[in-house]
Amino acid sequence: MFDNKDKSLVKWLGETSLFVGMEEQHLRDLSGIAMVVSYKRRATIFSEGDPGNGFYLVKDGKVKIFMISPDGKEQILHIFGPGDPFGEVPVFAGQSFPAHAVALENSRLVFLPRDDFVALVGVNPALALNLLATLSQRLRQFTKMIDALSLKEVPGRLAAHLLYLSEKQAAGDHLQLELSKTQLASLLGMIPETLSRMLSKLQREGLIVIEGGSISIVDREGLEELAEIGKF
Amino acid sequence: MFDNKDKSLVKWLGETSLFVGMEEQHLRDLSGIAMVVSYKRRATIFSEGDPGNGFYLVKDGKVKIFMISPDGKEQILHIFGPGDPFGEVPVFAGQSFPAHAVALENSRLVFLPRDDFVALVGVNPALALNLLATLSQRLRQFTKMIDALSLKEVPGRLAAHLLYLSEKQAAGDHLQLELSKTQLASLLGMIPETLSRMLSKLQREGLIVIEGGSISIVDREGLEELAEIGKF
DNA sequence: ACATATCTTTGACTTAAGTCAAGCTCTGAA
DNA sequence: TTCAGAGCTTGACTTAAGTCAAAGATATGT
Repeated sequence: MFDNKDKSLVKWLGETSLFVGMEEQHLRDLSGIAMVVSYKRRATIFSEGDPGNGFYLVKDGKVKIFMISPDGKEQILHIFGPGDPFGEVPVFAGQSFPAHAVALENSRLVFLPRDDFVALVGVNPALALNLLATLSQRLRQFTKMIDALSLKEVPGRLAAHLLYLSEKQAAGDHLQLELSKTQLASLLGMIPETLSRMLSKLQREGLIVIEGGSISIVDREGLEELAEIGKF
Repeated sequence: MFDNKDKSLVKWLGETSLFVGMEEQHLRDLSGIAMVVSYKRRATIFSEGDPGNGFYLVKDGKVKIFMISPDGKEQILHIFGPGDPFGEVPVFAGQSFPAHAVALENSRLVFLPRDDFVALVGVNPALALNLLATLSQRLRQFTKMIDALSLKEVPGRLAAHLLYLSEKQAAGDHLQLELSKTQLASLLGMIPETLSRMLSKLQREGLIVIEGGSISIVDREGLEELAEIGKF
């Protein structure tokens, strides 16, 4: 009954942070309730207010989670890539999605239906603990985002993001922005014009060198101080 | 071996949202690992960066969770009262507290040590589901807070909060602010001067009537529109 | 009950970041 | 290949909210 595609899905699930270390049988159970779905670039996966009858894992591609104000301004909450779960909140809090999700690239997602999944959690404490770790980690990220939006000014947020990218990419003082500048501005809670001006300013101040979406950190200490105190 | 105090703690635990509906034996187990601790008004319960070796439930009193910028500006994340759990993030994400906690009033807290508690979660999946619901609910709240800070202006945030209080208190068009204006300003991501001016403005515009910390909603539709579009 | 702290309001001023507008540079589809 | 539509940058201007300051009102603890 299990073809190669199913077998590889089991293997893949076992490599995601959410299900890492789980027993083969539990992974098979998960695989049994999972559905792989494809979304084209720019396609909407769900919208704020939609009832959530399951959640997703990114198999490949890239997904943006965001909110929009009535006059169209966008705030990105997360950018998720391969292995990342998203859309879990309504599974456990029993309401609708609190934000929108669209595919940034052509993407394949693994969909896990709510009721089947909750039943599995109910009999598998390791799964529950992994989920608790994931949600706790996300609360920590949101705490940092609120801190940044409320207590740091634009230059500080940008400096912190550049340092984050530099650490994540582990390529010395060189880093890639990974997003279009418009999307990056939305992630950092500013508008593209402001981001553009601020990048120029960081370069003028001798903290970085910009080559398109590629950036070199010239004065790491200076950037760190800027990220810490939040303004010039 | 169980005196009245222990018995009443079991009963009390069973009435909190986190442990509601749990079997007597599981509640006894929890009670067995719990410690009741007292904090005086203004006392620090934990600070950002402290290792988290357990979490808390408010037994009575009021607790403020907040962050501080290097120049001393404060952003309140939560105000917790009786029955509310807090400080769970490092229990499951395995790092330090992401924010500070102080008692706003003389308070008694129930402390649940990390390792003992995680062991209980491992044998009681229902407990895990309640926790997942709590953390998901908190992610939803943070989503709203980020939305407000990033996409709504000060008048919109204040209007939304007044409507929230009105709904929570269910006393018609009359509501109590519940916090000092300084603390409320910090919760809404503004400074006290701005809050003061904005309340006056809402009154001048005929949306509310202010009597100290007591407010009457005069034009609910107007407030709702303001909360929706985020500015005048 | 007092005296000190803290909280609240108001006014004048500053400033960070948004808006609006124009030009420039890519990219991809016809 | 070229044309249309994004995306990016820069400049001039506006504005929402913060800062600083001072006075008055409330609270808190001894």
